Amino acid sequence: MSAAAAKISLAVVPSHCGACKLREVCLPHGLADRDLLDDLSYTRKRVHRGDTLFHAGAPFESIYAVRSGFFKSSVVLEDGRDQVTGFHMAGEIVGLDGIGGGNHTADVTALEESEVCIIPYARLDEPHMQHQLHKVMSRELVRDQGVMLLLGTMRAEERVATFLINLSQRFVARGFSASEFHLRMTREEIGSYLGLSLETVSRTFSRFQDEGLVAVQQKHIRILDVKGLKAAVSQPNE
Amino acid sequence: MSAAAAKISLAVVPSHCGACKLREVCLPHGLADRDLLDDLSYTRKRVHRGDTLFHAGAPFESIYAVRSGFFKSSVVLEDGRDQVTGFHMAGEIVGLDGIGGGNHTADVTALEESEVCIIPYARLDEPHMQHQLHKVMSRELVRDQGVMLLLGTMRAEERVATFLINLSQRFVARGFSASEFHLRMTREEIGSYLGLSLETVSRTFSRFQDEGLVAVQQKHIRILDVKGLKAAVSQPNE
DNA sequence: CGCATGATTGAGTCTTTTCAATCGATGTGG
DNA sequence: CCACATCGATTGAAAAGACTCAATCATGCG
Repeated sequence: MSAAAAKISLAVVPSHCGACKLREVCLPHGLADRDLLDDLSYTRKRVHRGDTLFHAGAPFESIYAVRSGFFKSSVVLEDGRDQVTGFHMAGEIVGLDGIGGGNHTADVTALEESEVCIIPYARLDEPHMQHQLHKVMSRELVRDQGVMLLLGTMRAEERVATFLINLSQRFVARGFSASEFHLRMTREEIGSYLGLSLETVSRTFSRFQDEGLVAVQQKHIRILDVKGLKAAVSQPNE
Repeated sequence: MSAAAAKISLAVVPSHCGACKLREVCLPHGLADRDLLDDLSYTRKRVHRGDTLFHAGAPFESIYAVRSGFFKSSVVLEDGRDQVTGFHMAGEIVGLDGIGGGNHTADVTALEESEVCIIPYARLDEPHMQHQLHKVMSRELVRDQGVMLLLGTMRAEERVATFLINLSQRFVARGFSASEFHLRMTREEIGSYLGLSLETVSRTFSRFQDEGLVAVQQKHIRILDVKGLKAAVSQPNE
């Protein structure tokens, strides 16, 4: 992927925050510093696989910091079409969409056993939280720009390669392997997020495998050739 | 367009704010109330057609409220591909992308003679501004969701119809005609924004014209059948 | 008035989707 | 513990949609 696009869409969380304490979970995002945020000050909530943290339309009361696990957010049209608008892992913040209108606009669903910290909106009024919250929201806006770029300008191979590189970077930032990981989401969810059919996602994985870029076994991914994968992003037709 | 999608992507600015005073320009967006924001407290800046308000990479110093005119924001990859990520008219806020990283991530360019109010970031620290700023940013996140939905799930006709309906609603909210307006941007810019080639945009306009939904004459648009246009959004293949 | 930019339209190509069949893994109940 | 049911993934073939290339047509500006 080109540097410009990487700068935009592949935001890297700069420090470890896996199954660590909340302060560490939240710090990499600048949500708060140690003085403001500690383990005891927020209610935690377990979310089981398949359960939603909140639905679109639900009244907005708080934002959530993912402590552990994996979420997707999605918006649904009543004609049945829906789109996954993001995947969220430990240390990331969800629920910001609700601030503007007083209601959430997306569903957020756990893709595996997960735990979040509930951060009541009221708490965000505290002066020192403000700047951090702005940064989190702004970063989200930048991330969205990257997704728009992906959806608007990239072909299937580029989208899938970008997706894998992005996931890899987020995993490594949390202390996991950059080259080997489990996808928590289905092909259909990936396709929805990338604006592709699930078949196209599957075919693209297979093609990458044939080319020796990755080893794919169902949900288990091993990146064999990062360079090649990155090249696939900027080289539409190889 | 379906109601759900409309709720997401077609945010309506609730009151008039065309060539009006700044307080009115900003109010509909909840950026500030009358006590906090008056004509004298912000520097204005004229931006000529084709000039940029700021470039991607420029250090972030302030956000801007569009007083009059029309802007596009776009992100560029060094391989030449770029994408228009939004169009902005009077009363809307640009520059929020810079808060997170300290630099702007998109170019913002005037598509016609325009004027903005410069709102230094420091001013946003004022307590009463905070909530409003959150709302503006959150609304932007929701808008982005709508664009993602558009780019991810809609076919060409639906995208163009959605685009026209959205523009119409934004114009009418500013006291202009809902059914007749001038496009400030080229087919290429529309295409970039919608993830389509300029030819596809042009062809879709022509098809809508053949179907009696709109009258298109270069940049002049007249919507003849709003219902039909909205139907084109939810009815992929009519 | 002529040039330059933007818009339209046509023809052919390519990507991606859709429909459909098969395969594999996982988990449940007998 | 195994058979079966279910869900997800893979793969193929055909079709559709959008893109590219290219020519022509407007419009506006110098």
